[in-house]
Amino acid sequence: MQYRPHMSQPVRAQSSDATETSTPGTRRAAAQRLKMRRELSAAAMELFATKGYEATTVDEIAAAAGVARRTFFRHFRSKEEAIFPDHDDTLVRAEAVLDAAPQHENPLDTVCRGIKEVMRMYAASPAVSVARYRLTREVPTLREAEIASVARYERLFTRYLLGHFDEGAHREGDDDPLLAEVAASAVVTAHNHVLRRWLRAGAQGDVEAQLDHAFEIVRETFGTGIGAGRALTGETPPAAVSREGEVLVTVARTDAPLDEVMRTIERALKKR
Amino acid sequence: MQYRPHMSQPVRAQSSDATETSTPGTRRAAAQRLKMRRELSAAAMELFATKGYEATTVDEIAAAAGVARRTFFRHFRSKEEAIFPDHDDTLVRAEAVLDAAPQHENPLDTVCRGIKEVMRMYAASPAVSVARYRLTREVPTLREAEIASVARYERLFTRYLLGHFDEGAHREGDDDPLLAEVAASAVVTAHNHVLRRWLRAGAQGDVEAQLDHAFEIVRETFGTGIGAGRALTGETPPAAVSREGEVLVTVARTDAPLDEVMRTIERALKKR
DNA sequence: GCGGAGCTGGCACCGAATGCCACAGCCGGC
DNA sequence: GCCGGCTGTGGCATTCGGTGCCAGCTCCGC
Repeated sequence: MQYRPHMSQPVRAQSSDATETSTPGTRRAAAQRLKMRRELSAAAMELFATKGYEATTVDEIAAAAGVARRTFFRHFRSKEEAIFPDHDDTLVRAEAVLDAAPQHENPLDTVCRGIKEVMRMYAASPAVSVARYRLTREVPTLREAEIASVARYERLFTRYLLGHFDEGAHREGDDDPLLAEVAASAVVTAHNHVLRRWLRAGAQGDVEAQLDHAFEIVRETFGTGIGAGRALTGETPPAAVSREGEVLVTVARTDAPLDEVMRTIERALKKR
Repeated sequence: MQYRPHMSQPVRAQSSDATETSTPGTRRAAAQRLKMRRELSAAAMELFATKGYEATTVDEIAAAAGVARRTFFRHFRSKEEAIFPDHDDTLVRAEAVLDAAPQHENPLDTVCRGIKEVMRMYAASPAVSVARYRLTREVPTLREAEIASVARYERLFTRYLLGHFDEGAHREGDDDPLLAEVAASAVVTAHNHVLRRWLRAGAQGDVEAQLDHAFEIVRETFGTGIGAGRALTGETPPAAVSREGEVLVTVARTDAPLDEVMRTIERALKKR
């Protein structure tokens, strides 16, 4: 009642949704729309980079793109959104990844694959990403906007994790929502960390590998961690490994698959 | 150069800083200032609750508080800030907690105590907190503003953790920044989770106890977790406990303080 | 008493964001 | 081929958040 998010916006205002009945006309219209978004976004980035974010008006952006000011706001909810034109799409793609995940996969791994979509989105155009990073570092408004975007992924992952915990056998105080949220935030935070480091370094090097390494650490902490282990792996883990100094202790279930046990030990050893 | 955050604002615009040369005049002025902030904030909350956030103009808030519109913006950087008048102060208080922490304390514990300041800030006026929660749930702008506030705590804690890792003995690949950020986000996320649950329930029950329980879980994951254990505890932990099903394994250093070992075991057992 | 510092009120101004209406292109059906 | 809907566009007008500027007030220390 009291809040109506941009009703003037067409229904499919965000994201070029490919999963619907698309007549030839609609499809072409969507393509046109996407192209316009790209052009506006490019013009905005160009202006922001040269004369700063606040000093650039929407009028100038629209003029640079050859359209009217009013048209700009038909494609972007706000001036900030012109910098992050892909987050909406990426969010639905990440959700698609979650939905399409195989049943047996560890939910934490699924989520990691989900946020990899975000990383790929950034990695797809490194130059733009670096320029955008510089902007978000300096302009608080943009920084907050990006943080808000990230929070959306976190919420998505939290819901997914909570919905994919092992359905039985761990009704102990019901800490699952907490664990789900913490785990989701850990994954997202790890992603952000790797991403920012990569962007600071000028988008050099293999991000995906670095991301995988970070995930490995998160998985070591949460997947085989002591407190959260049972709930987060979705089942009682077949083996737990503890390594301190020169002592390594392994406890395994008698019915555990052998390779799983080996993998667990291997992970503990790999970190020297 | 390109961004100047409200230069018209007096230097000590935010937070009633008690740690400076305060002449009697200055102190009284600060008290006046604080009172004005409270009144404006109260008027704003009242109006927001009755007629909604967007529907309420700054003019109305100012009029309700009996001052001019211009005065409002001398006390708050923006309309949103009227809802979160205490975050700035709380942030400096949290930082003070970190700075005053005893040397031997586990940095993760310190950070937990730090964010407890935030929880106390909310718990100090439950009714207002609940009303504010309802607002932030419905108005995206406010939601993002709160997320941004939370991010500030996270950054503070990340810096602290990174600066208080054990200085030697773990230069293995330099994952410390990642671990610090993930740990900080875990603590903050746990806090937020408990806080929101408490607010949803109408601010009933002992929040601090619930928060401690959540911290316990985080500590179990990170403090005695396998991957992050060494770095995050700030030293090689004296004891590691692993418990799965009916099997409990403890590995302890020979020179570990006995009570510390007992506490570690106790924690592992307490969770049934 | 006087000058300065700090807070206030009022004004003007900029710019983001939204609503409304008219117009042009494109589609389909007749 | 013509016409009625649909969609995107441009150009208004309007609201409102936020800032700069100036004048007036009060309280303080000299």
